[in-house]
Amino acid sequence: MTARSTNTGEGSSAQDPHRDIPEATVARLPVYLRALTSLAERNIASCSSEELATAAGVNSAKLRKDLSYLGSYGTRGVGYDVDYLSYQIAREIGVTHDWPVIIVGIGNLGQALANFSGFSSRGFRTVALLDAAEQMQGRTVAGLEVRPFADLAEIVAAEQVSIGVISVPATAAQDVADAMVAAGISSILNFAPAVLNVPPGVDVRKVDLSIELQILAYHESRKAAEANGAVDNGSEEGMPA
Amino acid sequence: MTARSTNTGEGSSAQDPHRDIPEATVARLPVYLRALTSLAERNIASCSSEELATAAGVNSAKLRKDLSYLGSYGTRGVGYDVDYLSYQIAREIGVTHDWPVIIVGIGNLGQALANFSGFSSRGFRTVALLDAAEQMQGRTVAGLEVRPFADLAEIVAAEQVSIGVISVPATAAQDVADAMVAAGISSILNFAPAVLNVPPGVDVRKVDLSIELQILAYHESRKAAEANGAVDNGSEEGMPA
DNA sequence: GCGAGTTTGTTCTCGCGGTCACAAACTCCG
DNA sequence: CGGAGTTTGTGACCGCGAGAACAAACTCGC
Repeated sequence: MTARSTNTGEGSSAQDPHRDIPEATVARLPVYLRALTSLAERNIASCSSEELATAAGVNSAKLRKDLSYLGSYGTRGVGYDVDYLSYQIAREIGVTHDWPVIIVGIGNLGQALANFSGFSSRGFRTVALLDAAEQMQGRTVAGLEVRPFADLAEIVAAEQVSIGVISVPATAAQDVADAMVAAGISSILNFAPAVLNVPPGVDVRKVDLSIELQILAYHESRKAAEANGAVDNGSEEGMPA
Repeated sequence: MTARSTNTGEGSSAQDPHRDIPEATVARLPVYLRALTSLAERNIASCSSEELATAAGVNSAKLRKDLSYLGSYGTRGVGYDVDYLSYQIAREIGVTHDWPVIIVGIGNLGQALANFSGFSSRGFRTVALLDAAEQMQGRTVAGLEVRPFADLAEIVAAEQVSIGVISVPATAAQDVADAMVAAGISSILNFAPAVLNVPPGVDVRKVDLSIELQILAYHESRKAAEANGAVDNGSEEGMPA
């Protein structure tokens, strides 16, 4: 999924705290963190793997195995301490401090992202909005002034930004990505429907709305076909002569 | 990933056109379709698996294997006809005709989605925007009037909608999903940061912005740790007495 | 018509990831 | 203090998916 390539071929043992968490587990840790936050808001101090798994929508065995990659933070016969486990996961992900983020492309989607409270509340701080269009310059979105795209390198250097969000049209996406990489950004969240080429060491994650819909459409088609032609006779070469 | 459960345990042979496409392949078909569309716009009539794979950002062997699940639509020694293959993929996905879609939750994100041209241009047609808030009623977004959430069932029935998009706050997401399912929707694209419980036969796909960012943050942390403490001494119990 | 070159479709192998099942470890109660 | 009950952590197994490699099939030039 991501275009990683900085693989430390450092096969250490299994459960020492700071090595080698499988990608699939990494993708689920934020889900667990959110479920734990939700439990904490309801003043629940402790929970079992079964409860947490239900809240996160996964299998309890999978959850326990995932957590075991971080270390042994539970107590057998008891469960997990919500606050303690939350902190451990946050530390592992690296969101105990905020990450500065810039958003390039302040169209409809970019504005929505800038206003999205989920960013700021979960370890991220939008430090700048950039857009190439003349008419966007100087406008204020979500309390931030929109700045020219040319300021990218300067801002990245000044604010120590390492994560960038691309919400420009597909045709401009690769250019923006190149500029981001040149400016020193090494993680990109791409909303443009385009394939990005980036050098090794740079991570790209893609969010593509129409692809998601098309996947749903595929399953819908199948459901519809199944409902109609439920006869399902393999009538392809069964014709009697 | 998706919460499917309508599995026809009908293990038919391999390459007959209409059975059993792996989920991983289904997720890539839209990418291929987009790459083909891009080629067609540049008046390229035919391409090899290598070219198409590059355009789609995947391995050529993987691409060929994916396409082989649909049937043999290429010509050895020549490659694939762009238009023909496009149509075959579109037919397989089920986007040869448009799917009506409703969007519930017309906040910042919902408005961005309503205005997103990629939906309409790729096999989907937004037929209604719904929001529960009083002050949204009657407003026009992307050429559509915002209608009350209570009209959901009526609209779904009238327009034969089977795909719904949820862009409401997390606390409301489950209620919206329940209402959608009750109204007859069987595929949901969920932008709310919440785990949805749906009955068997209903597909849910989740797009979660802050989770994507957190995954990037994890890798960034690792890169930073690698850059700093490249010494990597396991100084945990090595303290001399 | 035939051989050389090209490109697809498929087979094989390997590793990751999901699930089951169980031993280890803790609490509670008498 | 000991046994029953509970819950974590992990070993074993299995299936999907990725990639390499190769045979089949087509085109082109002579």
